[in-house]
Amino acid sequence: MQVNKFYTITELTREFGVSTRTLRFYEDEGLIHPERRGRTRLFRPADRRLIQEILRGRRIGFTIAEIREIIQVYKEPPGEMGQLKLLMKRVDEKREELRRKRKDIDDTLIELDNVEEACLGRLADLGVGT
Amino acid sequence: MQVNKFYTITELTREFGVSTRTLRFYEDEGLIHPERRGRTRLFRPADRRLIQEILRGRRIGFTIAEIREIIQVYKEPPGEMGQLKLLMKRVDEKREELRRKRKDIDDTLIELDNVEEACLGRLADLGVGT
DNA sequence: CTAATAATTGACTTTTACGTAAAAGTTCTT
DNA sequence: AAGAACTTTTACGTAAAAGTCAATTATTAG
Repeated sequence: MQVNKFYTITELTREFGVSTRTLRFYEDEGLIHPERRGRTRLFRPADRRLIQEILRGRRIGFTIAEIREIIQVYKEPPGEMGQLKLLMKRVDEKREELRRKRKDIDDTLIELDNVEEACLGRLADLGVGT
Repeated sequence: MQVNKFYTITELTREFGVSTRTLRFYEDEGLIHPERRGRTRLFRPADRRLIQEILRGRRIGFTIAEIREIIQVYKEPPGEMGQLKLLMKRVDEKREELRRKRKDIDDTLIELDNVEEACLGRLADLGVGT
């Protein structure tokens, strides 16, 4: 009973709007480990979710290396004290960075509002002039 | 009376933590237009503010082309109706994108909280085990 | 079974955003 | 005027993250 739901690589590329090359690249980089039937890749739901997270990380500007690092922690937090503390520091820095980025986004959203207003004003002018 | 405050290129590189190459690159790309005294660049406060905005755009993942486009609008919103509407559509899309990105950041912040918790748990274990 | 379709692999290319190095000009200081 | 410290221009280099292409396999429909 084939209950195990598998995704093919093209199903996922379509769902996420990425190329097969991209997913294979992520595999080469050790971010995902789809199963194989022969040489064909079979992606499980867990792989799919991981890909979602990878793409999310990518969207907010994480590098492959950073994403890999976060994934590592999920798989197994380091067993050594020093490593752990170092990791926590890194995590803290990342959070700071993300908060700054959030602020940048908020500011830019406001700026885009202004741009829109400028456009509307301009539109009104044009409308009147016609 | 030299009231006009000018910044040298290195002053700005120090303030913003970028290289001279970066600022010259932005000039080549038409993002900024510092004055010249001879061949030396002189940056005015307006240039400085513009650089701030460029770097902010960079931080949130805008490409040079996108940043240039936004700057253009500030300088002169397009005079033609069709252009204007197109621009407004683009602005709207950008805003959507930024909202999504903000959501990505929020989600990731929560995830980093989890990572930290995992670390703390691990730390406790190690502490007890010792 | 065979043609068509899909997937894999490996090599090479592209794009973006600068880095780097060389050679020469400019300015300030002593 | 000479040296130090900056700057400029030109040109080539680089890293990250894929894209593209070609040559092979695998799988599946008919």
